[in-house]
Amino acid sequence: MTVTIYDVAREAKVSMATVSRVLNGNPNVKPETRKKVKDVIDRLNYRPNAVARGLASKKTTTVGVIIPDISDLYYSALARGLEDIAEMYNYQIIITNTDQDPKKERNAFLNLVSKQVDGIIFLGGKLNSDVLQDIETSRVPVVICGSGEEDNDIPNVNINYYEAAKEVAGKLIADGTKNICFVTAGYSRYQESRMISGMKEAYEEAGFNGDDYLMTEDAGDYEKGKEIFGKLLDNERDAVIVISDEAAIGILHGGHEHGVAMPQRLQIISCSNTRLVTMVRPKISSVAVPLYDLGAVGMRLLTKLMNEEEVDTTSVELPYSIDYRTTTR
Amino acid sequence: MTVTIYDVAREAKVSMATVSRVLNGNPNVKPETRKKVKDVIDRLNYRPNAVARGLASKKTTTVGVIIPDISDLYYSALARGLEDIAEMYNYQIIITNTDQDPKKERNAFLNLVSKQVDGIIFLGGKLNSDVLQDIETSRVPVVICGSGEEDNDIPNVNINYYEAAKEVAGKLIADGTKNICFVTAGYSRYQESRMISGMKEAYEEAGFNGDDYLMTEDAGDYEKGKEIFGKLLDNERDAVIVISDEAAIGILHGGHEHGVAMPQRLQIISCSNTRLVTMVRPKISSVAVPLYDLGAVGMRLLTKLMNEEEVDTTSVELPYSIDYRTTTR
DNA sequence: ATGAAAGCGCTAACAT
DNA sequence: ATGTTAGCGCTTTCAT
Repeated sequence: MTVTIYDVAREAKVSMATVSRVLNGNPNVKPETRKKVKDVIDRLNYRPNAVARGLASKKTTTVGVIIPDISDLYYSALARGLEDIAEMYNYQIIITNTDQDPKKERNAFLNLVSKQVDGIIFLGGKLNSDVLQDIETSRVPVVICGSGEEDNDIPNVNINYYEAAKEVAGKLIADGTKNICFVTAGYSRYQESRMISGMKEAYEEAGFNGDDYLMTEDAGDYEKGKEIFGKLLDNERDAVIVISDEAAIGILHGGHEHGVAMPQRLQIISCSNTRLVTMVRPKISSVAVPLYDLGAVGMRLLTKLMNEEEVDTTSVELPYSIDYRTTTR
Repeated sequence: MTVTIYDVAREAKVSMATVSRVLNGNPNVKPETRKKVKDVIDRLNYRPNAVARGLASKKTTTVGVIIPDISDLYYSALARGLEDIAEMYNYQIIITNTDQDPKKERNAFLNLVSKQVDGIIFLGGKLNSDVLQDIETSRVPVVICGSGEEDNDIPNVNINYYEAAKEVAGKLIADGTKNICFVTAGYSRYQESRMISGMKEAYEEAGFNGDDYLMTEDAGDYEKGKEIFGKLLDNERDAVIVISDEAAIGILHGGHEHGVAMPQRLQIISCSNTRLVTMVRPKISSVAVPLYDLGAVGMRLLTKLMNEEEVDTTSVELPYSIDYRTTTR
């Protein structure tokens, strides 16, 4: 019924090995033989069974992607970058959503390993010790993208969130706005704590103690952003640095509803840089994180790891810039 | 090195067949034997090789998803719904982006088939005859989600875009605004032509000839939406029905820049219903397409198809509603 | 309830 | 340059 390599071999009057060779571009095949085999392949409309191939070769040309939520613009931008590069190198990707749930994360990892993926990419996520342990024992190449995790020895690609936060806060402080609220989203605790350190450093350099001024709130989506607006007012904040773009928009609209002038009374800078920030009015100032590139570079790194090529750094840091738009003075 | 079913069998002093049985929940295993085997599995930390399993059983518990662009909010919402259900039924999903390119689409399909996926879901896309042919010959269950394709006999799930367009246009016309522009996005020509039919029917029912009033423009993203705003003005449009939410926002902002009052001078209704429509001001009226459900129901349908269960309809139509917000009068 | 053995469709030595 | 053959790690008859 389904045509196999054996059928092709028989029809072409060669051995399976030869068919396999032309399939895999092995140069040790006489051109005429190659042509003969190719003709039969076309005639029979033969398509190699990738599963059998995977079992025999121990390579599946598929990589797993573990992602908090594909419908989040931040992650889907990363995913797109990553898939484009994967396609370029002839890898397919299996995507699993975890909603940051450690159980789901571990499950996803184990599933992928049992599917014999050649490599795994983590986007965001917290990587609890269970998974860390699994990574260790499974010996699958893993890279972490855009989560700010750089404390362990797993290859990763990020921007320098510490510096970004420091720069943003520094600019704000220099302009005299010291009552900053950092609005976290729970994407990555590690990244967020790095950013807090950066901000405190900015205070320090300006001669202030960050603890006297900086406060923290949590809001990961639009509704939550609107919700916390009151608190920002109550605490006399005059600037927010917010991880989630959607939360930033929520805050923006919360401000509209309260009749608060922005950026005069409250400045907003977001940190995810999805295309949302330029699709609202006023346009939101943001840290220009190269989302697509983060994914693309991560996948490129993974291809090298899977090929056992030498890599100079397993911790790559992409440049970022800061786009001051209309929610900052 | 890697522990196989054979190792488990040896350690548990049973045959591979028995181990396989406990692995697959076959009831024909004495409880004590089952326990013994399970203990060894835990002790050795054995994980079945899904590739070998796939080769032997001809089932891979993975389904392919062919999608125009995962970073498009519309598709990623569908994808999320679909993946949630897939996870529920223990399927993994391989995602491929095609940018609506027929070549890429065909390639993706062929790749998935060679990976022996148990089923394939198409989101959007045009399904040219090549692919249609491949679907025919490969005999893989396929379902199409949210693309409005219902002209062929491939199982699909959609809303009734014809009715939705008719309803929206009808309301507009009844209110006296007849100069409508339908802004397409090229997502699905078929869906768009169905919608045009619906709109014309609405004119008809109101006693007008749609051809005298209806015009069409194309804009699939924010920038394009802003760009075409001039044309809308030049053609004295007083309402737009637009496929892409981002284009709708572009038009909205184009209006702001031209100082055009909305909805007084121009009404906007979008048709994708991503969460963007409520994240801009004014909020955009839209056809409330149940994106997540479209994906979820599609995947559920596919699981039935893969199980060779009886399905009553292979063409399911989900209900929709229309949310009149602030860009309509 | 359990075991033996024949594949699943391919790759990769090893021979020639 | 080509063929032979032994797996890859599992499922699945078929016996018992």
